[in-house]
Amino acid sequence: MAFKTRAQYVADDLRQRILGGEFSGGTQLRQDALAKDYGVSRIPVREALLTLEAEGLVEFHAHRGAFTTELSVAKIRELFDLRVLVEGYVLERAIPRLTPADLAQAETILSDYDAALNAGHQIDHWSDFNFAFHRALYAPAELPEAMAMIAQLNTKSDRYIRMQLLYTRQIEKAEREHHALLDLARQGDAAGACQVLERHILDACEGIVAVLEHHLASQA
Amino acid sequence: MAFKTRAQYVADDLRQRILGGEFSGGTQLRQDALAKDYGVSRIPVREALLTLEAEGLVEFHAHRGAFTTELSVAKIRELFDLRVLVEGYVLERAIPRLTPADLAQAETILSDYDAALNAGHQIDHWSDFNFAFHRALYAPAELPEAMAMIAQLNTKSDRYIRMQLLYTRQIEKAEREHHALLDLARQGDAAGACQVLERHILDACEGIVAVLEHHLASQA
DNA sequence: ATCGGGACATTTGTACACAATATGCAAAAT
DNA sequence: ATTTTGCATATTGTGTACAAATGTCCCGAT
Repeated sequence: MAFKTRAQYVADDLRQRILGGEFSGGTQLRQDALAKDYGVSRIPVREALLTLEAEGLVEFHAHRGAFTTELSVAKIRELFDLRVLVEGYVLERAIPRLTPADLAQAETILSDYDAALNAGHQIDHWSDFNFAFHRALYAPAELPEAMAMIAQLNTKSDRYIRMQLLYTRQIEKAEREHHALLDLARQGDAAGACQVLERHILDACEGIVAVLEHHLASQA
Repeated sequence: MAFKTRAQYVADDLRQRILGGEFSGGTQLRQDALAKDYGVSRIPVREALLTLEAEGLVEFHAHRGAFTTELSVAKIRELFDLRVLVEGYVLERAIPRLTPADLAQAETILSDYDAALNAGHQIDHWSDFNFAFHRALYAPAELPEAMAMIAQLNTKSDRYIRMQLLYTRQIEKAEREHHALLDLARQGDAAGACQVLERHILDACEGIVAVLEHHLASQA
């Protein structure tokens, strides 16, 4: 795993740029420009774009190139509903199998980020922390395929989560919910934890939709 | 959509070959050999392999190449459990929105395949028919992201479904279940349909696991 | 004025050639 | 004898160059 091909490097960096909001939905990504940007040939760029296509961040049209995907409000709702469904399924199975070590790890991730929050604004890495925390809770279920699906759903919705965080200061709220989630997990209350998780995800969704609709309204 | 690049063509054909069982799990797919096979250069082959990697059919290791993935019994169970979860979710939402036209289309697909079954052994296209039928039932839910996930889960488990069909004559059973499913859908009985669907998927899973374990036992 | 058709330019898709890396074997050192 | 180091070879990864396809612009016809 130590070695990274140029294609992987470009894919990783480009993913960050897309998720960071550098390109608005529907932007064409010219292979030549990206190649010059990264100082590589177009081939690793193409391969990176293909990877991102599979992740749902860009779309290829034969002989017309790659475009960043545009998510509608309906699709965002759909993505978050699916997250509720799958993450709830996994969490329910993970909680009875949580060991003290698992809980300690989740605790550590959470307090580390609390500390980072107080130090400064780390929006860039919030997604990673968020996913790391959720992963720590889900891992004991030992459902790798489901985890892969969850990762995919998260990647697809990440761009919009960032947008929401930028406009509304909801990180603190999310952190409070994380603590509540951890407490319920510690008590082994699967039903309660799933309920909090559902609310956690759906609230984030509504926040994003609100921001997005406000944004669209102001553009029109 | 009319035009197909060579990369897409190779991806489609190679997917069929993998799903058809031509390569056992863990086989290395040499780019050079495939390129000569298809009469193209290695680049579209690489791109095809990247696509298949995203679909979970092969795995890339840097500088070592692509290998077909190997699914464990645990992963197969996980995949089918996820199918129950997601397909049930979609079906429940689709049934109240089913129009007579939707039902007619599903009916047509089903009777077309019944006819094909009587004519000869069409195992090659069973997956397509199967997916087409399920898609017809799910489509009215208008959940494209969920449909994409379902397609992905189906692709991953297809190889093993074929194996099961080859060893056990379960197509007829599946067809009977399809008819039952369609009847319940026609009556608007969402709960009943979901129950039949769950049984439909889990029975297939158990059949595959039985075949696989028998297979593994005879190898050892 | 509008619509249709054809040449041009831009961009993607692919072949070919080379560079970089992993693996296996052999030989040497401990 | 075991381990390690270096080399040979095969295979992947990438740069360069060319072919194919798409969209655009201009021109002429209706």
